[in-house]
Amino acid sequence: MQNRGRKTQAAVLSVLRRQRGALSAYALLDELRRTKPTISAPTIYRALAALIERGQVHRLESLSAFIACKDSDHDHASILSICDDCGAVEESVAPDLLAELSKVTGRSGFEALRHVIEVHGRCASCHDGEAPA
Amino acid sequence: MQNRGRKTQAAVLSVLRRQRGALSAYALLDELRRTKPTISAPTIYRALAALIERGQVHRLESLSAFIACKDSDHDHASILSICDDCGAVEESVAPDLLAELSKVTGRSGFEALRHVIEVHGRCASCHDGEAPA
DNA sequence: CGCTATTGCGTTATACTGTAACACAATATT
DNA sequence: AATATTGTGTTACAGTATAACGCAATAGCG
Repeated sequence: MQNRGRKTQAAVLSVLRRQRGALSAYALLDELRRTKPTISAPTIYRALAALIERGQVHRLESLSAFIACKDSDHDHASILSICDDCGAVEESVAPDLLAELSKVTGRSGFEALRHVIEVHGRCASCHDGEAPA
Repeated sequence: MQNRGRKTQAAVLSVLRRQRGALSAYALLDELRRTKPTISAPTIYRALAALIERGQVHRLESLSAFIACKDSDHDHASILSICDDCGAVEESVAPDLLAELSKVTGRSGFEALRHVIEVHGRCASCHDGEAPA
């Protein structure tokens, strides 16, 4: 068994990669139904879970939405910047900052296992250009 | 007008304060129905929105749940540590870290407006004690 | 004081997000 | 070939959230 469903995962990833911003699970579903009309929610969610597990997809907690991971070479959590105007999502990596964060939360003996860092705001284009990119 | 509904907000806040961990909106709803059986979802969500606006309640994005803010004297975003064993939520403040975070996301010209920082892991009690607190 | 305008609360109804549980398909094992 | 095993696909449902409408409460005016 064990790589049935990889096809679904590949399809999901491909749709997400084609996207400028994040996609909700059901937007993704609609998109995938165009080529495979019978596909349904749990199929999508399972594919997403597998992709997230492998770090190929991130879930934006504050949007209930998903994006393809852009730089594949990081184990540590990403910092996700979300433009509230145009929906663009940018990924940053800053190990130092994560370490500092763990230090802060660790003051009370808390053991940090997973970091969720999402920054809302406006991207460069929307910020100084004025009109959304 | 303008302070009708404050009663609902006060009730919501009071229930949340009584809680060790976070409460989902519908758990909150069930709780409030015990004294006011007719209360319904949008009422709760509006009260929560107002309380969040004023910084008296935080929404845990990664849990779709809500907690009362413990230290009332901060404008800046909180760092929320969530124990995945016992559900306890701890609030930390670290302005320096937020500044550094804004600096990282700002490299590309991104303007940070709202920080979401949630750290999952295990609290001191669950970590070294073993059994959940 | 009563009438009407205004504002926002409460409710109904519904949309969106996510998952439990079952049936089945595909391979591995005998 | 028959059966065990593992995980996919589907159906059906549970949990989260909000749009939109009607009503209550007050404010302003005659």
